Amino acid sequence: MKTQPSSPERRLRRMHDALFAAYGPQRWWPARTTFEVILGAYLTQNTAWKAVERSLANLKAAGALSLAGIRGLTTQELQQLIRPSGFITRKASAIQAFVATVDNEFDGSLRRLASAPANELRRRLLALPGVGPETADAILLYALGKPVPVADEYLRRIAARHRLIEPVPGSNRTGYEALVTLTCKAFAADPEPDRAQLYNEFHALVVAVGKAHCGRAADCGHCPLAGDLASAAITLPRAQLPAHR
DNA sequence: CGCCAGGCCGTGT
DNA sequence: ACACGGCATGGC
Repeated sequence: MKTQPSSPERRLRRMHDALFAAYGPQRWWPARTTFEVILGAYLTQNTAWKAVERSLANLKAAGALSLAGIRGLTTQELQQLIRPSGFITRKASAIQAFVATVDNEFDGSLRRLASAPANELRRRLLALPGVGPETADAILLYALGKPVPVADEYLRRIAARHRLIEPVPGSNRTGYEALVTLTCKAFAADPEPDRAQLYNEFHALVVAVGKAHCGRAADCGHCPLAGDLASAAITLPRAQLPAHR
């Protein structure tokens, strides 16, 4: 009997395994506190992490790496501190809106915020300015410990280039949800009870490989995903790589 | 100098 | 529903 073609979720699972073998456990998100994760989630929107680090350093030097610290800044002061990350008018007001919501609806407590159910929390985060699906999920998973997958541009490119998803949807809503669904399926059979840990590691690995090999110019030379694991079923010739943007 | 980065939003079809 | 351009800044 002939071998069946692997399902997209099974292939994604194998890609995870290859990434784990190549990079090892990531233990992500690069931040010390819950609030620092949230700030990073806002600041990294379409922005290199290097720039985010500079902004966070500015905030730290200003004593503003906390809810209280942000409360004590004017909008213009906050804009100047996060300047390295760009989109300063949008991001500054978005961060202030988040803090205002924590204050007004959660008694100024991130602990209180985290105690809300994930599905309700996701709705409320998405209702905030400057919070789309990825930022919401990053906050839910990495800041609040909720077991939700995070999809991002790197995963989109990987899934598109390896034909795990259909025609290469852009960064629209349904495209994002499709990636989340695919990720859920990929790990559905995993015995690990801690789903948050699973999704945490996976997204971290995606970013690790993404930074190294999944830029717009797609240098897939010695990417772990282009190795023997992928040689037959997964890797695409460069000429067939779907265009992005 | 030009390209691009761990998105999101408003507008037009 | 989706495509498309704007949003700001700095690294490389």
